[in-house]
Amino acid sequence: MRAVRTQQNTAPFVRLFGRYLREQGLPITQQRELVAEVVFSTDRHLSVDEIEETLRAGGERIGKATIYRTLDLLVRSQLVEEHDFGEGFKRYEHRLSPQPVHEHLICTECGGVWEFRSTEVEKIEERVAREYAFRPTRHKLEIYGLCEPCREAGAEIPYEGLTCPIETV
Amino acid sequence: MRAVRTQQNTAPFVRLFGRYLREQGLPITQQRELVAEVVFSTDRHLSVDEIEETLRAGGERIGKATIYRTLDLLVRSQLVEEHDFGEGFKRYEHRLSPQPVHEHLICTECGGVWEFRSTEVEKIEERVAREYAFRPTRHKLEIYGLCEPCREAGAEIPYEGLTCPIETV
DNA sequence: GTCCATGCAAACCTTTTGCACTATA
DNA sequence: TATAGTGCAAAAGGTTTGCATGGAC
Repeated sequence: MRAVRTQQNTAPFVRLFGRYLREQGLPITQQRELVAEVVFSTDRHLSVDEIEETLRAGGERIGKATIYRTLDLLVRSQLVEEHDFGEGFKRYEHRLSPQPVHEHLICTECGGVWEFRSTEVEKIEERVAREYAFRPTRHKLEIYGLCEPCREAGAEIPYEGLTCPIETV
Repeated sequence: MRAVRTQQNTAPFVRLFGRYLREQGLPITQQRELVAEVVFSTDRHLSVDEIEETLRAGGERIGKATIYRTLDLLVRSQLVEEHDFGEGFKRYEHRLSPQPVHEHLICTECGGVWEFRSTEVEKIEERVAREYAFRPTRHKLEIYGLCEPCREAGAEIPYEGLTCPIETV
């Protein structure tokens, strides 16, 4: 198996995925390791197309079905998180960073994604857990808007709603 | 035009949508009014199939394409919000409640959705706007977990991750 | 040797689009 | 009467699945 892209030393992370597969009694295949390596090699939020393209750029040709199936395993293992930023397809991000839990800032102009930590959200979780007798397992906080470069480039937030919006009737 | 479902007096809301259409120079059609009426007649988060079904139950047969096109207008008018709770399709909720801005609690067992207000999120928005020079336009906070009835019924959170999860490597 | 994964293509599902026809203003 | 909407069916686009072949253990 050849390294597809080695910005970081992905070997320990890939090994962790191997451990998960072994625990589940599933074979460790070249394809699975290669897909995992691509996902672990970047901190970006990759789409399936981007993963496929990265593999191809590294000389590896892996079927989309296998990529989807491997991503499913990576998500089940909890080593990878699935995101949907409303683009019509999913994105995947590994959780082996120093900041495994974080929220997202998404620029609606350029599609850029930034990450931030928020201890406040955990407090909100606790509060609603109490008030609604709800047991939270995970949450998702996404703030959409314009990033500074886009705003400086003159991007505007289009307003198409009613000319005199009503908040309550 | 016949009332499809009148749990609440939806007429003023539908009229608001009419005003939006007029402002945009678009015709007010029976189909548009009927779809709007269904969406405004409930506080639930409706899927396109549910809207179609409700219309059919009321004796109205409106093509799915028209429903999708009307929902697009309702969302543009800001009278309706689009949600994606990860079910593989979208849901729609009108914003003409006493609580137009709110967050969601989603039970992963029964699919139930509860709403709660959080002023904390606005503070988080302000904070990251400052820290990241980001101009927020909207946000989405969703907390997934188990609601009390499901938990009492014995529902468990399946854990399939690595037996010894690592937070950081 | 057994079981499972892979790759391809077909199927799937939601959503969008093209087009002939119809309704709105 | 001009302009835009409707409904149907087909297309689109991401994701999943069936099946014959090939690989892991």
